[in-house]
Amino acid sequence: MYQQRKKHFEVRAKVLKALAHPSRLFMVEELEKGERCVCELTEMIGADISTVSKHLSVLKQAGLIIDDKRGNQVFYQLRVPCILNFFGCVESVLELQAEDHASMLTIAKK
Amino acid sequence: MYQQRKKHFEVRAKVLKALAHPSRLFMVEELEKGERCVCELTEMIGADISTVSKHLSVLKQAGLIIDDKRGNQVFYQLRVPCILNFFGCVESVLELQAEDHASMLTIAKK
DNA sequence: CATTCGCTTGGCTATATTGCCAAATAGGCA
DNA sequence: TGCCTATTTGGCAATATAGCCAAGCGAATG
Repeated sequence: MYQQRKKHFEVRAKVLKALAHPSRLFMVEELEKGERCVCELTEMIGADISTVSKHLSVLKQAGLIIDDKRGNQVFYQLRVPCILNFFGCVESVLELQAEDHASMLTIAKK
Repeated sequence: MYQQRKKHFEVRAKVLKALAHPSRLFMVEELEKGERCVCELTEMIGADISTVSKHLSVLKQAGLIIDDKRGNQVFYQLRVPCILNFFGCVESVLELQAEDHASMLTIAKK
């Protein structure tokens, strides 16, 4: 049942995994606004440039962004605009979590 | 720029991380059809029941599913129907990847 | 052609994740 | 009560991920 479609889920999980990191989520959101060079993202994130470069490489491997070398700079841009939709859903998960937390507190008070 | 909103991205990354595993993706897809008990999912996945239970716990922690204990069985159900939308986007990423791969082969042939 | 700049890659350590087995827990039933 | 069933939890080893530093590399510039 699952084993036959294992590969199917593995490839999909890889894409989600690439998104499942705070710095990478930030990059994706930033790239929605337009292309950015590695140095700009590094500046914004405040980590070592090698760290940022590796995160970008993860997103690229996953097919989420593409790079464009111009001069001695590399510009990355988002490849899949629908990623924005993800966030709407993630938000609703977080809202439910918040409600839970609130009701937990209410119960605790009783 | 990023540091101030770091927490914001961390909580969102956690939700995505919970989804970023083949077995857990399968479970979510299966739970879209309706509630399932641990034993059913275990049967379908073909892993140790303790492994399945831990995966379910990850999804639960992330606020994606809820459990309902009835008798000596535990039934899980999806909490956030919009998760389906995720997959549509993931599919388009995979389609682009496939196109890339195809064009790589074409270039290689030349 | 030497140097600098922007970026990537290798290497390393610290930490997190995965999945199994074994043990613990909880409900149902004889 | 004692046993069986369904599930969770603890513990462990294997593997993967993250982030830093250092080294490598191509493009631009003097």
